[in-house]
Amino acid sequence: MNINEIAKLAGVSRATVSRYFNDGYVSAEKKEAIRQVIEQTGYEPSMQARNLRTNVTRLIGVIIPRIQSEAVNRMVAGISEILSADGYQLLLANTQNKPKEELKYLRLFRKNQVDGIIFMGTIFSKEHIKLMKELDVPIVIIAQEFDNYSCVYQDDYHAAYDAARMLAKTGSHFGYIGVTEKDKAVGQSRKKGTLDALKENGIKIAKKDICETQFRVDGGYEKTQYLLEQSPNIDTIICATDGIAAGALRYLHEKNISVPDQVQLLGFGDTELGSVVTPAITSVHFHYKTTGMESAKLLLEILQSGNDMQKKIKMGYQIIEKGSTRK
Amino acid sequence: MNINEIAKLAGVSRATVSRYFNDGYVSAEKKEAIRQVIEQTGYEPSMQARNLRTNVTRLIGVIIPRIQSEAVNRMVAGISEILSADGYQLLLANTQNKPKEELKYLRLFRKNQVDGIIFMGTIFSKEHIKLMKELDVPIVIIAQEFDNYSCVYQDDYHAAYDAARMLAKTGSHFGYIGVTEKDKAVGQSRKKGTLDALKENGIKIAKKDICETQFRVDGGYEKTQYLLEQSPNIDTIICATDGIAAGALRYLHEKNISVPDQVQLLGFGDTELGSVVTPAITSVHFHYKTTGMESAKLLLEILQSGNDMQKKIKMGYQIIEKGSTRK
DNA sequence: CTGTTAGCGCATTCAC
DNA sequence: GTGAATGCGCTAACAG
Repeated sequence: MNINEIAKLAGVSRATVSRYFNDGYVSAEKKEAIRQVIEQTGYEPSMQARNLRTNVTRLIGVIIPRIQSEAVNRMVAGISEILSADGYQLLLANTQNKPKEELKYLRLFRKNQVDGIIFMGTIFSKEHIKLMKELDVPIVIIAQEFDNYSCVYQDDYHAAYDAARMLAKTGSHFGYIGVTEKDKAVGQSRKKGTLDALKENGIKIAKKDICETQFRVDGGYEKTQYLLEQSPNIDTIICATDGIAAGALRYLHEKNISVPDQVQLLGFGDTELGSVVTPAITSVHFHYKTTGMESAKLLLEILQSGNDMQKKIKMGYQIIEKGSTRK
Repeated sequence: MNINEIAKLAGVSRATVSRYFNDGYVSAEKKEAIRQVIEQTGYEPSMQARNLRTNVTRLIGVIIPRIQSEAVNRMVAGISEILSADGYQLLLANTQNKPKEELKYLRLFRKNQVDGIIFMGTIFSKEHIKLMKELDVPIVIIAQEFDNYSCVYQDDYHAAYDAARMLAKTGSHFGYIGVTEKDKAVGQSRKKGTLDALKENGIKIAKKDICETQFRVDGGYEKTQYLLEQSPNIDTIICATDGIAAGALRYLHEKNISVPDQVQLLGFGDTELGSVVTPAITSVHFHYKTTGMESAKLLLEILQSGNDMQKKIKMGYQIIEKGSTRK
């Protein structure tokens, strides 16, 4: 069943049927005739043919590092909501933190596969940058700030700064468990914000009390053990994510170290993971779902206006005090 | 840049260029010539044109109820891994538990938009069934058993049965917190398995000690309060999900009721959420990621063989004893 | 192994 | 307002 048959059955030309679906420049009677034929046949225009002709797919490519992360899936939920409401569909590329996969998908999306891309990158190599430049479709970077592109991201630096300043009132010997500095947002900014705040509040933190691990609960466990074994008088640990903090908490529990009395703990993300533990982990809330929604809105705006004004949207945050920190 | 220009530059016909990308029936020299031109121009074949010609999109529609669920995103991760390895892409439809959205996407996918569908349904209405029948593309149901379709699902009944039988040794007064029975897998089967096991082990559970809530941590908290207020001597609570169990645990903590000594707790899913709390929640491990992978493999099998043999794959499970249950 | 030919189903001129 | 004609970029016979 194609547009030709519908046209024949309705006694019109196929151009008229096409208009029926698009501009609508069709007289009332022909409209009705076409409507009836469509209803009887259950005809649906072929997306493939339309895509080829118009070069528009109404598909948005979304590249994420890992779907099994609350921050990530909250953002994806937000993206999905906006796209769906506007009649766009979401082509999901889960790269499992493999840069090669990111490149593969950027390449795949490069040529009109999609109308636009939302890219949740973590580490940007030269190859990424080169490939992104070659892209024929607009791209919005999410969760990282990145020159020359529209992006929506968290204010990681100030979030960490404010949180650390708060803890500086109740803590004196700090430990920090971060992630790779190749990740500018989570790795660099949160660490820098923390260290700057401590410095400005007259708190010294030794190099050996600053460490790095993976985005995993286990990492928090191991590094907390490491930190406390070498610096038993640490009374405050700041972790770059709630997951890491949850791991830290588990270690402290096992060693019967009371939280927050002996050691207080801070995480980032205000995730469910950090909320179900006891005590719940004081954390910085980021508006992840809204971040996703904003990135989608921004991309659609670019698509509709036809030009990328390289808007940078820095999202707000909120420190949520729970039980893991001292008053 | 299209296939014609590449052909001209390489001094071959466009059919040869097409073969270069497909069957590969091209002599070594021409192959090399084409390779060079492609490299220089960065040419990529248009998916749109190919799709129109072949009626194949290499797109798989995946319909899920909610991305913000560990069970769901583990399954999606598995699906994604297999599809990606086989050169398929994942068109994600997040329905937010709205049946209307499910219908919308089934309709959208109906006509050749995608090569196949993986449908993670929870509640199947008559309209769902009607629409699914009309589908021109193969469909695999995931996480639910469903007549007349290929499906991959958990053995919820026996998982619950075995877990409850185990707890019957150490518990005597049971409470059950489930979810809507409209969800056959999580709502019905887990409940029935639990109740059957208790009955067969001579344990009576009062109707009032069986309740129902949402798929949320809060629900576990509220219902545990409700259960213990009306039946203070409950010593075992079985929850249909780890999230619900985490909520239960929080309530018990707040009331200083010791877990597992006074009340033991069981969840389902063996999620991270259930692992970070103290004590960690004894739970039934389902191979969610593998489930996702299996569903994708099954769909690809159907796609390649060209016929849907309506295979039913029931996945295994494993009870993981952690700290929330008595020995 | 290779080139020629003929569409896939649609949207969009351009006349009328 | 409408229809005839054209081509989007590609693959798949077919003949050589």
